[in-house]
Amino acid sequence: MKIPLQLNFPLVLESSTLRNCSGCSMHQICLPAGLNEHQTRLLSQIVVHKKIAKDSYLYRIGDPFTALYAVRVGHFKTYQENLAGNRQINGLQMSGDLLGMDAISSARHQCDATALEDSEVCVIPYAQLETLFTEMPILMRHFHRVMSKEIIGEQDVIMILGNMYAEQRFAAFLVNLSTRYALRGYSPTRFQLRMTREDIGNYLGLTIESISRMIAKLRKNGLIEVRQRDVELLDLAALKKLAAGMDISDTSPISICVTSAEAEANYLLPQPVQQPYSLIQG
Amino acid sequence: MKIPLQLNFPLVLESSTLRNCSGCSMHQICLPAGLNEHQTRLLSQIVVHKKIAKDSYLYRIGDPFTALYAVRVGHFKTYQENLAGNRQINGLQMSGDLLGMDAISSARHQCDATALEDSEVCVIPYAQLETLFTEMPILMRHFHRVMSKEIIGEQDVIMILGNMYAEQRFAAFLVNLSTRYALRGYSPTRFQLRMTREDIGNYLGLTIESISRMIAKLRKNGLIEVRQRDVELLDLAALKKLAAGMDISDTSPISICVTSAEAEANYLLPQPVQQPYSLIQG
DNA sequence: CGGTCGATTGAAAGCACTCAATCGGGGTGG
DNA sequence: CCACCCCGATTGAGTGCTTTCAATCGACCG
Repeated sequence: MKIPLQLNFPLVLESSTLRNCSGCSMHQICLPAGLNEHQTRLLSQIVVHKKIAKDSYLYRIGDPFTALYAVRVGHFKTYQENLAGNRQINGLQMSGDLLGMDAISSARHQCDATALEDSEVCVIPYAQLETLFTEMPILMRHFHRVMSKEIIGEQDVIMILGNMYAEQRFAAFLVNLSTRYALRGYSPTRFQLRMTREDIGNYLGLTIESISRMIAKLRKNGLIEVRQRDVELLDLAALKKLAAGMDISDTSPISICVTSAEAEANYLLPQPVQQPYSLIQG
Repeated sequence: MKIPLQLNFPLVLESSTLRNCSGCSMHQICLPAGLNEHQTRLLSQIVVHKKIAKDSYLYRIGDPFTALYAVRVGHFKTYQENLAGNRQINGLQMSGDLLGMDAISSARHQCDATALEDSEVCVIPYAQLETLFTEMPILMRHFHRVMSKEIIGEQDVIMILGNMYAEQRFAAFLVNLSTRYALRGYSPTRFQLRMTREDIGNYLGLTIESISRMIAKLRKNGLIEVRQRDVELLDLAALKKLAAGMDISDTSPISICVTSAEAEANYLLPQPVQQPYSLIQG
């Protein structure tokens, strides 16, 4: 049953320090979270790095599933395609995120995954990872949490697509990015959109034109500032209100600051659990 | 680390035969799939049954997470609520389906789960289940497949909500039910809708009126017959075409039968992988 | 300095929603 | 046993949000 922990891939791809998870800035967010130094090293030993150029595939629908991928550097999008040829982006992954978990059940990838920019991933051979699970229950438990978070993230997308207007969807998208970047130590109010308007629209079940209009609307209302891909969130509290399904459009511009502050306070009260990856809360 | 396999709950709730997974008609679909007799018994020992009356909660948002639940009898829906009070149904579970996996990451339930009819579940204490994982890698691997399927199922919902018209959404819903019932040995063309029109509409990001109209439309086109909750799929191939994102409305009624047959043949060709739980394929 | 691709903006159309009235089955009480 | 009520479902008319179509703008690049 147990597969010996040996490396069956070139060892010279990267220096050993680079392949050490404990030296990775994302190790608190990624798979090694909670592992001690020894355990982290065991995990590191089955991992190999791989560069993915912008717009190229990490994997494609139907590819045999051999490994999970953790984003080290860059961003990815995952999307599926139906028989009519329509694409639907169902995920946006950034550093520390895990890709490919939907392929476990069928042993084939269910999505296409492409790099939004020049990126780098950790290749985690799945058979070896499962072997590690039996030896490291801590790792196994954390993996279950990661998969659970993936489920929650998709439930949030479902909430957005099933229940919200264009403005709310886009606000939820921005708040989600904000929260995830904050978790990674980046600015929660200033970041680059890695997706094109078209991708964002596809992701949110809208058209590129609608995204443009929502950007114009939020900017006009003083909630955001956008220059090309560069975004600044000027009123995160108001955006969170929108993302929570509340309509602030009928609030006069002057009182937005006040209500936003109140909202921020109230916002934290009835909330059951804050999910780091949540699109609709956080 | 390891928790001794002892029962710390009343043993008299049900007869021991009832708690034996191997005697359950869903054991091929549910968690014990792939386990031998001995392993199945080990799993059975940590499971206890629980009845859930119609319209009552299996769990609520914020409840501490202690166990997963496998549906033995009946149907459930899961839904979340945003701060504005809007609900979004994000799952429909039937016998053999597992509930509660989204709660693993935060140790609190992320959804409300209510019974659509008088139902019965297997309570699977999660801490004990994880202990079993370390002793039974087969069980662990299957659990990962189950979680992976959950992810795929939600990706399919995302595809539906993000990309499809009302008619296609409803067709996809019917095809999904058809496939899942077939997998359980029930008729793929004749079944009861356990959800109200309102629930179906909420699940599909539509209103109750739209569902009514789509039922009328599909019925008029001869694809389905509906009486109250009783549904019969008269042209499953055409429904699958619709669910795959293709529009068959401009096809003349007479030629539908022909094109449907052709579609059925073509349908199976380019398809990457058929997922049993898939809403959009299968 | 064009060329290209992404983004913006406007006008018109379409699909689903909202509002409202009606229908109909199932349960209850007289 | 029937009348009534209640709630889910159906159907129609009008509205509205988003899409579609089209033109223009603008940044990046060779």
